[in-house]
Amino acid sequence: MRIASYNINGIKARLPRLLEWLEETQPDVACLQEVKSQDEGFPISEFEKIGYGAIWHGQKSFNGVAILAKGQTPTEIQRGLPDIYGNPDESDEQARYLEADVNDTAGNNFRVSTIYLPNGNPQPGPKFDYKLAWMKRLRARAAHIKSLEIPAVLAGDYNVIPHDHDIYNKAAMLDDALRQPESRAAYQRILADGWHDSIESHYPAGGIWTYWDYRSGAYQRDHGFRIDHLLLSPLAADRLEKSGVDHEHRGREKASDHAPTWIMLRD
DNA sequence: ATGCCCGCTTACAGCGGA
Repeated sequence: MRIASYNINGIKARLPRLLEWLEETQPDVACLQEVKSQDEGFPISEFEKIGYGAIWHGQKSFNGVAILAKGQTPTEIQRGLPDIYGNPDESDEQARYLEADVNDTAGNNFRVSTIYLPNGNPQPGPKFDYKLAWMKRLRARAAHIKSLEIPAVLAGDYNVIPHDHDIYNKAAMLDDALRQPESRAAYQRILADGWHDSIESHYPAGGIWTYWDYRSGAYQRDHGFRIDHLLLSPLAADRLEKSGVDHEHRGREKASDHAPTWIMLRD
């Protein structure tokens, strides 16, 4: 089973590229972020035409996440991230989390979350506080899922550069929210709880990028970093076969600033 | 220190992104 995470940076602007990528790489599940569309603007019929079902959680202009699945419609489990006690967080209006069950390629249940973690810049400040608070809530939700002892993936744009070897230049972005010690520590706490960073486990030396800025020719100069992650529960990690980045899709016309990041799991 | 580029909007300039 192939599961991919892809920050598409606007579904209206990206639709031709997104459909092309789905047809070329045929992921069984695709977790999307930065849909940037209200729910009623989500182009579900375009996905159905090429054999994908979907659920989505949108808002106007910003954020927005979706889960696509080949040959099936995901069964929604959780829309929006609960508070740290597991109760709905009515104060959070940002569409950044969606969780569903899908059938894996052997017909067994598999839990999938799509995550668009807050950027947090500028830091320090209220946006950074929101990021760290959101990461606490994510950790609590992740702990709940792990307690179910099921195969599961938490896939998305985490807006966290985990290590210095996950950025093209270790001196770059020193003041950025994406690589602050607090951001990294919050990410590491989720891993320490038993979640498995797929790309890191296959490429321990780093040097794998999933994002290149549109500005300053960053892609041409390969000035990227790794912020899109697929974290696996123990039962899913046991089935991990391969992982990678569809690097070449970042270089196409009208590409997102992120590249699709994926894993392959055994049945 | 800021902008670079890009997508979004009761748009044609300003905001957010990372």
